[in-house]
Order: sequence, then C-alpha cells, then structure tokens
Amino acid sequence: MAGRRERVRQATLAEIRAVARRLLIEQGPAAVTINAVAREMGMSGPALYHYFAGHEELVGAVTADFFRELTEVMEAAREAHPPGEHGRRLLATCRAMRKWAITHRAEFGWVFASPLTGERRPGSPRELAGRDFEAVFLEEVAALWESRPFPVPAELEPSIRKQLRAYTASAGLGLPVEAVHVFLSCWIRLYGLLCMEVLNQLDFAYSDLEPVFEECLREIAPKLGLDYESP
Amino acid sequence: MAGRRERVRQATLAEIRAVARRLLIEQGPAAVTINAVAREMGMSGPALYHYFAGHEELVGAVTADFFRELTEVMEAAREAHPPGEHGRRLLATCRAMRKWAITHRAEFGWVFASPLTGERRPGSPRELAGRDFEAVFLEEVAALWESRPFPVPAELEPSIRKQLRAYTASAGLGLPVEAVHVFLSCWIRLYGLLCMEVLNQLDFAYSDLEPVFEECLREIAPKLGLDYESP
DNA sequence: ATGTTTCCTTAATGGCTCTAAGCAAACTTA
DNA sequence: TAAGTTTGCTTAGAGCCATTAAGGAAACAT
Repeated sequence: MAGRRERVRQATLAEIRAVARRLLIEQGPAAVTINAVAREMGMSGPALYHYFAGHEELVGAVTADFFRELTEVMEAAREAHPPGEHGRRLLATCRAMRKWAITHRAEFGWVFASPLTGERRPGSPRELAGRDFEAVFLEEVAALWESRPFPVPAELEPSIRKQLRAYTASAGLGLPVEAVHVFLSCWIRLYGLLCMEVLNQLDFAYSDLEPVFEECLREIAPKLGLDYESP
Repeated sequence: MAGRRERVRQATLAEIRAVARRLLIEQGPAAVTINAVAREMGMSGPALYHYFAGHEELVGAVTADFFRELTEVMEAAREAHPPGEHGRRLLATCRAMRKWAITHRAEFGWVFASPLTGERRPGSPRELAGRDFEAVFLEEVAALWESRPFPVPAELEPSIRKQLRAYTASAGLGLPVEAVHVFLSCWIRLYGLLCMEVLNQLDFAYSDLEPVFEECLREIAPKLGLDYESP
C-alpha cells in the first residue's frame, strides 16, 4: 500500500524536521531557515518547498512535533502509576513536563516564543497537537473528579463562569464549570512558572528552580484534594 | 552646554526609537528592522549605524524604553496613594502593570519574547531598566516589611535559601531571606499570569483575564498581610 | 513505449544585516 | 578667517534570507 515513493517522501519529511530541530538546538531559533535546513541536507533551498509551503509551515510542523513528544513523555510518566492513583499520576505528569522542558529548553521555549502568528489557527497540526497536550492533564483531572470530587468554591465570578462555560462544553468532559476553574488555576500557576523559567525571567534571583517547582506542586495538590509526595 | 549638534543627535535617536516602536505596534516584531526604520525616516539603511551599533542594540534600546515607560506608569499609580498605605499602593502598582501590559500588548510581549540573547548582559540599558522596574515592587514590599512585617514560613528549603541569599544581598534592602521568598512567590504568580496572557497561552479558555487577575491579587494580598480591595 | 507525476535543479527578485569608501556640512582651533 | 577634524550621511557591495519561475531528469502508470 505505502509505495516506495511515499516511503521515501516520509523519510525526507522526517529528516527535514530532524535537521530543523538540530539547528534550533545548536544555533538557536534564528538558525532554523529553509535555506539552512536544505544546505544541511545537501539540497538546494527551493527543493524544500515540495515538502512545506513555506517557512511558517515548517516551523508549525516542528512545533507540533515538540508538542507530540512532550505529550508522549508525560503520558508515559503518568502510566507508570496505576489508573486509580490520580494523585501520583498527576504529580508524575507535572514532573515529566518540567523535566522535558528543562532538558529541552530550546524546544520548549520555541513553543510559546515561536515567531508564529498564523500557524496557531484552528486545524493546523500545531493547534491539534496543542489540544492533545492539554488533554493529558484535563483527562486525568476529569477521572479524578469522577472518582473523588475535589472541593470547589460555591460561587464563581460571573464573567469567569460565562467564559468557562464555552470552554467546558467544548472540552466535552463531565466536569462542572467550578471544577474546570480550579483546574485552570492550578494549570496557570504550574505552566506560568515553567514559562518564566524557560524564558529566563527568573534568572535574576534563581539559578535552579526545581525546589520552587516542587513548592508549587505542594501548594497545588491540596486544591485538587490530593496529597503531595516528594519525588 | 548641550550644543546644537548634540540636541539634533538626541532628537534623531528619539525618532529612531519612536519609529521602531510604531513599526512593532503596526506590523509586529519582524517588521522592526534597521532598513525599515531608516526608510520610514527617509534615510538610507547604513545611516542608522551612526546611532546604534547594530540591530541587537536598537532592539535593546527600545526594550529599555518600554521598561522605563512601564516603570513610570507603575510609580505614578503607586504615588496616587499615601506612603503609609502599602496595601493600596501595591494593588495600584499591580493593576497599573496589567493595564499597561494589555493596552501595550506588542510592547509587553516584546519584552520577554524579544529575539535577544546578548542584550540581557549586565550593564546593558535593557538590564538596568529591568532592575528599576523590579525595584518598584521590591522597594514597596521592603517598606511594608519595615512598618508591618508579614508572616513568613519558619523554615526554607535549603537550596532556595542558598540561592536567595545572593539575591537578597545584591538587592541591598533590609529584607530577610524568608520575606524575599514570600515576595518572589507572589511575583511569580502575578508576572507569570501576565506573561501567559500576553503570549496568548490562555486563549483556549479565556478571552478576558481581568477577573482572573483580580482573583490572583485576592489570593496574593493575604500572603503579604494585606487586605484585598476591589478596584 | 508513452505520458504524467514527482523531485530536484538553477536563475532571479527583493528583502535583510553589516562593512567600506567617500562626500559635504558643521564644528574646532589656530 | 582659514585649516583641520569630526559628524552625518550617501552609495556600493558581500552574503544571508524567502519565495517564485522555468526546466530537466527520473520514477511511475498505462
């Protein structure tokens, strides 16, 4: 079924993305250019336009790769614990996320500081991979809520409720708006911390943020009714 | 003293930065190029090298401008309240920061997502302006601690204590390490939230983060022993 | 064996950064 | 005031980039 031609094409596509990634790691975001990737592969620049419509699309594809890899790492860490142990599964997922982020700084930084604007549109590979990534946490929290609902605030600021209603519906899980709100509060703290770390916004005070991250986990865990456990 | 020549030079410098900023706002970060700025001013590209050593330095100067402007806005908001009312002063400062950030999205985003690497080195205009910005909060928190110390955790994770000792000393304020830690925890939550908002990392769930920001303030205030007040 | 598709090439346009060489006006100084 | 220096610009050009266009050769389908 997959003819030889198609196989070769897929191999070339994979090599392009691999080279792009290598350039990002070795020489920074600015070095990921169509020409540089082609040169590195022994091809002429315009040849790459048979594989990607342009620079933006290449960047989007590479970003999607990063999301997928990160998602896989997180899922693997989560599945190292039995399905019922939501606390351990969530903690493992969080730690796997940070570990990947700091061992792949260039890639993780690229994800939000990428010079993209258009590639985030609905339907793009990047957008789809982003949703999967997000789902790793969301699904586990939904399962946790199913088996052992965590405490939620009685009332919600009206504007927040209104905004979250749309998101809650689109997520399609059985979570009430209030639970989504608690989850997002935790998410913002965790992801925000990582974001600042990778963008070097905390260098002025910290050189190693691992204990700060753990402290964040310790504060977040009880909000989801979970016990914090040291790594 | 300031000869005519020097005056003209300063005016040109100011115009360059103003044009760079306009290009950033109107056409995004990628449009801020030496050539484009020069063209916009009716000059030839290389002329700008008499004012800035290169693209990096121009970007750094513009970034420093943003920091300075943001710092001024925050200080003005703070000074709208009497010196003794630390709570109101800090809340006003925080709100002024977010207001500036969302009314100047391009500029605020530029500050951390800027393609700079070298311009962050010690002594650069950007680095100095960044310190002043940081000081707006830090000084007020120091004054608060002076007049009404907030509760701090009895013990600190050893690695965190060690790291913060250096920063606390360099900051040169009379704050103990524990208080600096509490301050930084608050800072990370606030700045991290803003960072994610401006980098569009929360669009998937929220369209208006103002109530989320206020909720963050409500949670942070008691950590500094302050009363939260609605805006 | 023929026609089509696919993959790649080179050429070319126009943008970018940055260096080099040179001209002219403006200041400085004797 | 005249000579020399500094300053502010110019154009030319090298070398990078993205992207389009035109064409050749190999692989595939019929």
